[in-house]
Amino acid sequence: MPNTQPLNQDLSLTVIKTVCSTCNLRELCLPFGLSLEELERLDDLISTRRRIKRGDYLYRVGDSFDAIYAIRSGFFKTDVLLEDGREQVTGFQMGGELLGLDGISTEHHTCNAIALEDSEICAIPFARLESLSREIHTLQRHFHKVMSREIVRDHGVMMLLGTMRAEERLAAFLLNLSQRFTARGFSHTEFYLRMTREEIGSYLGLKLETVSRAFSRFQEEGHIAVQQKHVRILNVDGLKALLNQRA
Amino acid sequence: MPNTQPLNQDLSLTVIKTVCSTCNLRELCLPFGLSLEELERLDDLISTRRRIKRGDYLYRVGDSFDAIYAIRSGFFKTDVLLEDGREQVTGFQMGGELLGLDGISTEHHTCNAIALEDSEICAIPFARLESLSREIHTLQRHFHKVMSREIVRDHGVMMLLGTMRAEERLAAFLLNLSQRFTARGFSHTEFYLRMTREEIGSYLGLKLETVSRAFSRFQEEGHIAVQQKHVRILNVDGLKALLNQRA
DNA sequence: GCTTCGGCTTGATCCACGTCAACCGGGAAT
DNA sequence: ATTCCCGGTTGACGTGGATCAAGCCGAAGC
Repeated sequence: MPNTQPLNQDLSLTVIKTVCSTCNLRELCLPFGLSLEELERLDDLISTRRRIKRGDYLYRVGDSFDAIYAIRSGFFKTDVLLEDGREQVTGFQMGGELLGLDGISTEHHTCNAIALEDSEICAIPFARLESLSREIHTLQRHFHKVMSREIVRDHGVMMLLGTMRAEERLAAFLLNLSQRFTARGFSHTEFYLRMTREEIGSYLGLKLETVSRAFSRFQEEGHIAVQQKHVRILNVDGLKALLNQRA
Repeated sequence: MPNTQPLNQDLSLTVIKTVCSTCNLRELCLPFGLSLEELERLDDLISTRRRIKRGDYLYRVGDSFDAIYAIRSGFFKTDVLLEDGREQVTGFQMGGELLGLDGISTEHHTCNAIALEDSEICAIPFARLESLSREIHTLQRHFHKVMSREIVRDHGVMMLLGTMRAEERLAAFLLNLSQRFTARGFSHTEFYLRMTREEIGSYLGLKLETVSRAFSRFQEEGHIAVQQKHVRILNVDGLKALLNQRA
């Protein structure tokens, strides 16, 4: 497939902003581990950037698949729906993470991806990604690792849903968010939740009231300070202690 | 990497049995969609076949990863353990399915794979699979689809664990087994469970007593006939009707 | 043959979380 | 400023599945 990306021009700031090689998320995202030269070849893939407004769908169940998406900024949830309307949130995604891997299997998306705040994504045409990863060893390897990491993450969620009690689940959830915010240079003790109690509940297999009560309980016990979507972790070890203790 | 596989010899039945191109699971497994010529190149990868006795580990958490495994015959479970000993079964795998994808991410396995009956697997050295899939387009594509399918499957399990009631979970589980047995040419109405009630329970996020009661209930209602590990499905539609009905 | 043991079933009771309902508070619309 | 509405909190109560406990059955060992 020919390279359809225009060559960089000296003074174009806009071009600089649309490429992987200068993206400040490159160490978290697909470009991880690539050489400078390889990075520039990856730049050619990222033909489209798109803004997704809060509440809008990036893709829906059944949409035909032809690209995966890297989150440049913002916050998403993915979910699957049962015929009777029950929703299961399968994940929350933030900057540098990839969306759309579910679509490779059938060439149609099998879940919905919805922006929880105004967001910006890079579309990566999948056929071109495959073809480039046939040439760039490290890209191929890294892409495989990303897919595998998603599988491992899913196993963690199964563990959470299958064996943990409500407060354990919420503690695990908060610690996971904290750790991912840290990796992005944000505070690991203080953050705004982008999702509602109901969405957290759906992800954790709980009802929103149970989530709310668990938040209140954590606050009573001094582990966190919480006011609506604003969370401050006061005692990380306290939260960690809630994990891995048998019922 | 050199080809270490001996050349086929006219009369060698054992050689014929060790390659993908004549494997009767090839349409379910990695070779799916490959041409005859491509198949023969894949044959060269499968250097080792291994027998795993019932109860033995194919790999354990922490083992270093260098191959994925195709199940040639038999039945496995994969699980993850919490420090306090709680177990979550993350899946049951049968002939033609791949094991070990979890290890790609960190180059160490993150779950255990245990044979539930005497089994036989083909080890596929991962570095060589990657290198071959850089050359064979269709192999690359198919491997990506397999990984993606695993992610989609995991989403289904999350849905099950997050939103379904006990009897729905068991019905979904039985229908899933039935469908996979069908794809392998076995009866879709009658089969032996290779796993215990406790393992089913762990997979479904239930206790073994609850699983047992659900089996009994299905039997009372005429959906199935069950005696220990032997299950006969009498009314597929009855089971399907248990799904997708709100609490 | 008898015994043992692991897996399964079934009953009685308990409890974590769901359900239902009231209320609160902040942001948006008018 | 008033109203509306959505998301969140909290309380009272109900229940599905967990827990505890007893007994059953079939395979394996002696």
